[in-house]
Amino acid sequence: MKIASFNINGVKARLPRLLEWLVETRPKVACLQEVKSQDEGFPAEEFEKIGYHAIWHGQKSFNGVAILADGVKPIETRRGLPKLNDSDPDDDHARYLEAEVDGVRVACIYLPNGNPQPGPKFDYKLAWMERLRARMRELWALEVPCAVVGDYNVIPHDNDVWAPKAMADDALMQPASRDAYMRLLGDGWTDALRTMNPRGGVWTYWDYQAGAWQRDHGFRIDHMLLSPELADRLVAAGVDKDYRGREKASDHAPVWFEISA
DNA sequence: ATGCCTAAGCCCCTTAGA
Repeated sequence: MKIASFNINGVKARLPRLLEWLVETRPKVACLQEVKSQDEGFPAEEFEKIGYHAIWHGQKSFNGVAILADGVKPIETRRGLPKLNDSDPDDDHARYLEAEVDGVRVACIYLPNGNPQPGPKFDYKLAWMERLRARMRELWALEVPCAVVGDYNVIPHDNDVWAPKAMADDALMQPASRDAYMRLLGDGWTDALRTMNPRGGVWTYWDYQAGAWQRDHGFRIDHMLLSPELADRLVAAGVDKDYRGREKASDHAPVWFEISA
């Protein structure tokens, strides 16, 4: 069973590329981020035509997440992260969607970027990460096969980026961002791509600017965290890198992992 | 120190992304 995640940067602008990728790589579950579409505009029927059923949480202009499954409708288990305290402000960003597919719990996340830092956007990122951790602890306690996949907007290690110095001031690399990510791993979650590539040097994102793709100036921010029930069955993980080089590509490449039946 | 691209809105510039 293959589960994939793809920050597509606009579901409508990217639709031909997205359909092509689904048909060519045929993941059982595909989690999408940065759909950038309101609920009404989500092209569900295009996915139906190629055999994928979808649930989605849209928003005007920005954010937006979706879960697609091959031949079966995802059973939604949550949309949006819970508040930590009742007094916390409402969070209207569409960044979290969770479902069950064939007995596997899958959470699709689009974690806030947090730039510029310091500032309110960075504070929002760190607060969001705390809420994510709380939800992941609930998922952990279910003791079911579970994957939390998506754009984490965190570069975990210096060897997850082409030039650490170039990104040193970026929110993606701040110690507080990394610490929050490491706390998730500390809870026991397995970083699937890292496990398969422990020495780093694997990128999932290349900026549109400054010829970053041509120069291979990328970094790894799309992650797939697995509960032990899934990590024990992990057989492969990778990046569909060549999709980044195609016409009208997203600035992210799809990532995926495979588990034994 | 800044822009380099790209998408979307309601729109020919601004906002946001990472």
